[in-house]
Amino acid sequence: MSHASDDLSRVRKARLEKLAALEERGVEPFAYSFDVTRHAAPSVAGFEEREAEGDADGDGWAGSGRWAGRMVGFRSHGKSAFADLEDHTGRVQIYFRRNVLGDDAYTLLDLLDLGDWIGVEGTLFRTRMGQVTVLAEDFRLLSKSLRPLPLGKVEEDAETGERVTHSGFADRESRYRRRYADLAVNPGVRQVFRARTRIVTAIRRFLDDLGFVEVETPALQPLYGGASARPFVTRHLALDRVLYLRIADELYLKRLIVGGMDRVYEIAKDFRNEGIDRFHNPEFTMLEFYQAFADYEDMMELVERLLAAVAEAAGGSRGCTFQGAEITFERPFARVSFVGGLREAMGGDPLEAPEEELRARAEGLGVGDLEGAGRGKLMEKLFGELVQPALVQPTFVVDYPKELSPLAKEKRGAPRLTERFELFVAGEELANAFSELNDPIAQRARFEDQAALRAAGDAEAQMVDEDYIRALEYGLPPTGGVGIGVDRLVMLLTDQSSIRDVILFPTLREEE
RNA sequence: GAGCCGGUAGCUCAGUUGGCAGAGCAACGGACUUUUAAUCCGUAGGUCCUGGGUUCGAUUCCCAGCCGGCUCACCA
Repeated sequence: MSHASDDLSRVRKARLEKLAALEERGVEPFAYSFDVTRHAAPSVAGFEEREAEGDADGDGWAGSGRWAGRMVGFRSHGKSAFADLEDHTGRVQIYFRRNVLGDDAYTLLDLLDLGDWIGVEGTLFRTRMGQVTVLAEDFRLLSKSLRPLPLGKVEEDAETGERVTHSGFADRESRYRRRYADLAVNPGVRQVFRARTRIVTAIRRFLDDLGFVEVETPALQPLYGGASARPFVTRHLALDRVLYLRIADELYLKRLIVGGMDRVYEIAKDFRNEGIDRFHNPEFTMLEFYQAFADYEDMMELVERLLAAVAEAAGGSRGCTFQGAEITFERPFARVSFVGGLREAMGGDPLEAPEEELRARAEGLGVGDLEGAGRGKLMEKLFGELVQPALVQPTFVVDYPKELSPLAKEKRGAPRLTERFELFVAGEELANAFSELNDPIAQRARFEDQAALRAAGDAEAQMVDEDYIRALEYGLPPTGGVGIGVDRLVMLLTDQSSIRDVILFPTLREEE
């Protein structure tokens, strides 16, 4: 009886035999260290530079060194062979010659496989075909690969320099489940995650420079709040109590403002027990920052500056291309009021329209489940259908209805609205911010409204957080706060259409 | 949760109007001292996602399930 894994085990068997042969020859197939002095891409570039200066030959200083990486290509010609070595900077070709290495070392090549980590000592030169290459004077196996990597073949167009990968590793499910293999064979994937790191670093630098203090607040919380979402529930054994994984950082960060830490931010995982699709992963990264004495107008300006800085860090310009759309982050971003935008789309004032009319219009658009939706939810649905998709360039939507925003301050001169904005880019929500509600009595009333919704069956309505009210009673200064979905920001700036392509290990169903 | 599409060799894919399962790359053996998707000769490799059903016979048709992708719903 044959099994799918038998073929793989045949490959493994062949490699295990090589492992034994290596050990028989006294070669340690899993080394402890290697003294790396050169890297692939910069050493090739450096060689070309020196060559241009007429200075490349016979010079051990510029051309020699030790490279380490994964062997991703191998072309044997009998008494000589070419290999491609890939490290984190790129690829460099290695040339092995029997008369340089000696018979003993040269025959070791027979025991190498694609995917093996090797260290090479040698000198750069240019081949007859013009390729800058390391002539190997010595090499060591650093780690044997027992399982074949799904390496594609990379073809470089001589004229355009474009790289075409043949075959390769494309199956999305396999790539997400075996991200290590995905990263090992798909350089573009590594680039996306490097960009992600640059983006997060740029966020930190921007806020640090403005005097914001990075903090860590609890991921395990006795009550969850700060957003509308269903939580993950867990249990602490020694305390014998239920704890929730946070759905937002908001209420803890504002407690810190009460404590006098007047500019704070956190970049952290939030957890929401909701569906999974290309915009949602159950654990995702959220940036939240709060600034005392600021209102949402100040925060809009801050967000404009932040995004321009971050876009520049990610791609070198104050813009990006997302799924074919050119996006620019030049200040000031467009603004539209929630009610105004909706009024224009509906041809009537949504605040004055009877609830039945809102419901009828929403139903007319075929927007799913409207069970138990109040005026706020209905308006939001309508907005999402009628206005939001057109918001391609960065646009602040401002002044949301009060019932949608239990943590935002009432708008000056418009008691049915709040001082809240959301930023939309490419039709997707990227940021959410308010002038924070700092009146403990008003906050209690809003919580109680939420509790009523909860009692009526809204699983996502917020809980009354007595300790948070207590903190507000000590005094929260006027404060502006912003939340930005980091994964979506990375998607936008790296032109990835699925959140799974910007999360290293996305949540998947159990395998098998 | 719903609809559509998909799951065949390690990888990328073809194919079977129901009759012994195909290619390229990777692997294995051989030739080759400047190749680069190296080339050339040869070899081996399969629970055709799983379980039922129909049938003389199912990888193919039917049903159920699992996993994934896309769209929708949900997610302010």
